[in-house]
Amino acid sequence: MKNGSPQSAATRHSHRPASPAAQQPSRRPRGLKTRRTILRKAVNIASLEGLEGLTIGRLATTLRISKSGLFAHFGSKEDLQCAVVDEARDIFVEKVIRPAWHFKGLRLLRALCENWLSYGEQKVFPGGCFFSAASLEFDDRPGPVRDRIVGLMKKWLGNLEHAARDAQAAGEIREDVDVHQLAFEIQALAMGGNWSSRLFRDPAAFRSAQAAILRRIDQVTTTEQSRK
Amino acid sequence: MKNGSPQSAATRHSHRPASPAAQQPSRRPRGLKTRRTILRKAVNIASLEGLEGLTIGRLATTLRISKSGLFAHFGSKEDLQCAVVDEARDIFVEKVIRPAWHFKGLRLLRALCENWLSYGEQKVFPGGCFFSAASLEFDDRPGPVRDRIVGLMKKWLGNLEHAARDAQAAGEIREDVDVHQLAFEIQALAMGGNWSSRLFRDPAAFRSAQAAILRRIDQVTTTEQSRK
DNA sequence: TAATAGAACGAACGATCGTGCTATTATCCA
DNA sequence: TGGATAATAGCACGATCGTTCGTTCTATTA
Repeated sequence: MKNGSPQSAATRHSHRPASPAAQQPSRRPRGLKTRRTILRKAVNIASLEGLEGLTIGRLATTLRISKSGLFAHFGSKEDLQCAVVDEARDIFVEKVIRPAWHFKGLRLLRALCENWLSYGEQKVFPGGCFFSAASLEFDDRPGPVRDRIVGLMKKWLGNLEHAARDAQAAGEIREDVDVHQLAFEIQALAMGGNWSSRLFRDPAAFRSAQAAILRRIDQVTTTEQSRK
Repeated sequence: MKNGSPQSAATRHSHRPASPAAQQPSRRPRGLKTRRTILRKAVNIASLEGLEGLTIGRLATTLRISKSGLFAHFGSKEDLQCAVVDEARDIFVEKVIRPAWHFKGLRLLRALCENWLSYGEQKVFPGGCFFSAASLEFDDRPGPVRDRIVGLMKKWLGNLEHAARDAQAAGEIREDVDVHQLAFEIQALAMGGNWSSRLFRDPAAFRSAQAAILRRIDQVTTTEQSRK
């Protein structure tokens, strides 16, 4: 859209061929491994410099790969950005959601919060929470990248809310609690911890966030459930 | 740093000549008015596209001004960004801090929160809270721009904390409350409201933030002060 | 062995970036 | 009124942006 391209690129390379069926461990076109390598590095750079600051030339240089060779994996910068978001989501699911997914109700809610905070604290992404940065960077840039981010964040908030609702049904959280509001507050406090950690280089930032979240959760639990 | 500039620019135009002393209302070099016009527009663009996405060429085009003429006002892009941050701070002080500054203690704290929320809700900046976006954009870019943002945010949090401490000394807030933590939580919830408003286009976002902040404040006030 | 497809490369494109010089215009004081 | 000074415009620069093209290398398949 910026450069007047006479013919639209990216007609091939539609999307990641992450085929769910028939996935032999290593008998795969060699390009997928390269693509993976590119995306890992790209996610790290993007978490530091932003999805727009992520540049194809720089990415290729740091990977010692030709710019055109790298570009051919994606077909457009927008597709690359989408792929980076997907890659970051995979990492997030791996680190935050999956380790907690066997819990239910209040235990699940607590585990999600704990995992999120340690995900932020142990710098899974070198530039802090990828999605905090990306959602604020793209909140005014319509397009598929923004749509993807919105979808992911809605799903994440939905997970928090759903866990809280289950806890409510199980009698662990009081009936009069607005679980949507609760999810919002948890998310805001967590992102606040990330913000304070990144901006002030405050090592206690995530502890502050954790304290606030735990207190908030304790406030909404029924008496027999309080203090874990 | 990106372009190999043989000689450093911006030796003149050190900084905004906002002289504290002897400031006649209108007898000033005419260039300041233009500078003002530029910065107003620049702040709006930057709140939408980010401080790095703010481009001198585009800014000049939308203002129907030559690029070099605009550039001469600042001397470097970094200086422009610093000036934009300062301009945004002036607007923030005008809209949020000054209208509350005659209050003290708990009243001040409440007024600051209310003003912040209405500052976010009524879109003082078209792209949402300028500082939320800028602090996440620059948290990994060392330099004077980041330093400025850090300083401003520290001062703002200090204001919240100071008001809470005064309220504590006046017996309006309980003695056992960690006012630093309280300031952090208020700020996190407020920024969360901004985040939800921008990303989801959620008209109820600031209401959610307000509800959370008011409840939190009520929790720390002494009984005789609760419910305003 | 020949044919084919995928992966990576080098070179180049038009555009735009920030920046620097030089000339022209507007403004103000003597 | 003229001359100094400040403000703006014009033009060009090197670099880098995303993107395209044609080619080469490699590996699988016929």
